[in-house]
Amino acid sequence: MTVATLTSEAKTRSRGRPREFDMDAALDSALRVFSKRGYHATSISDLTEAMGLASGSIYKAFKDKRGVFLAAFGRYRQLGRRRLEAMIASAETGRDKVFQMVMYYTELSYGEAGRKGCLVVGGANDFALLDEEAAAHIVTAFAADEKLMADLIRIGQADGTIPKTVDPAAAALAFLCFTKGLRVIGKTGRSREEMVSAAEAAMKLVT
Amino acid sequence: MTVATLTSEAKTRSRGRPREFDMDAALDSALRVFSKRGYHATSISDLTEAMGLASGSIYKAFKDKRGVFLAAFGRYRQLGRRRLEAMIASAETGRDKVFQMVMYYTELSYGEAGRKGCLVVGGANDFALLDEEAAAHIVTAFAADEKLMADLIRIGQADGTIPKTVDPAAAALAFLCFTKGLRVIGKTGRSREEMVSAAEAAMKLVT
DNA sequence: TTGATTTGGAAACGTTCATTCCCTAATTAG
DNA sequence: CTAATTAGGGAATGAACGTTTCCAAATCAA
Repeated sequence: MTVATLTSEAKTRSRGRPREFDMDAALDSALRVFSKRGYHATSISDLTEAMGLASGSIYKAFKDKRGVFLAAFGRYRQLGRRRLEAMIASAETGRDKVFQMVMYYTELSYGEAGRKGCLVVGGANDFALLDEEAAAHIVTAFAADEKLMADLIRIGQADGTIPKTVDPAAAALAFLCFTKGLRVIGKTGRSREEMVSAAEAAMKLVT
Repeated sequence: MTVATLTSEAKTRSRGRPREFDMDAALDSALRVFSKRGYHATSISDLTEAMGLASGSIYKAFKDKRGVFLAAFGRYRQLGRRRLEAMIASAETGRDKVFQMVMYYTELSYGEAGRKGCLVVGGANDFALLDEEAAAHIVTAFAADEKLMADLIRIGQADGTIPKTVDPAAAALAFLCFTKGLRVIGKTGRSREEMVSAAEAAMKLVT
């Protein structure tokens, strides 16, 4: 037993009985059910079943349902950002980095991943209205994406792969809407081919 | 008393006690609360308060909560489609019709209307997972938008305002994602100027 | 007028929900 | 070894939920 958390535990061992469950695995289970069913349609029972924890343990570890969502949300963003940055780093030019970012979301917009949905997009629809702090988390997540996209566009303009005539702020916001829309439409079960062709069409935004 | 429904009642008077409330006004209230709070976060109490009806009356008129949503959803689509087609009709060229359609959603993506959200986008996130029929309603709503956009693009290609090189299906799906994404981002409270500049940028999809 | 039918609405119903309590187990500090 | 502290988990709790029931009111058919 006594499996310590992995990513979250670089710190010293605390007093008292040590946590038995794997925090990251538990959060992965939680975010899976949250993103598929949404915040309000997810019950504590759903979470106990998915996470393999009793309700008492969940409340001890996360304070309340909102706390579970926030923790899962944090992990979701962290993992997503890591994968996204890896894809961007694999591209040479600014324009190709933009394309890789668009493709990152495109690959999440069909089949199983598409149906699972996006925790941020879904959260904007029901979690954000819990309170202002919750809403701020959603806004922050969108803003990070928007800023990254704007940065990539400027890189493209610097290396000559994206015309200087493109307004980075406007194009970044347009891409943000497009990629979040991908996740919405992805819930309805479209084919990879359709979504990729839409993504390729969207690249006209940086011509 | 005895105010009959307006749009829904061209038919003959039925037997029994006549309906006292205005169906369309009640549905307008219902769709307001559904689109702001989402399906699952909206309680029957929310609906009785907003619609000015007792719970018993709601169940008599709509069968259950799902029925209220479906009725409100139908009215939402009908009203929206009417306004959208009016804007499209006001434009001369195919390209301008596309722009008017994009602007229709753009004007719903900031301020009060933006915060209120879209019943279809929100429904894709929590109503659609109720059952297959509910999901089909969401798919149908998206499909109608996508088809309309593809038609407008073909009109533009016919009248020479949109290049023949544009793939209508791919561009229409890209626009669909963009416009639905507008509604997602609109929930976070952006300015009109930002959203309009993104909309103008999106018009590059038909160049 | 009488009966059938439908609506309006308040109260009641059973269920499920998020949350708390409490006891046991495992660990550290001294 | 003892006390303090924290985690695990099952049972209990109170509120809120969606829904049903029941009865009065209003209309149509005869």
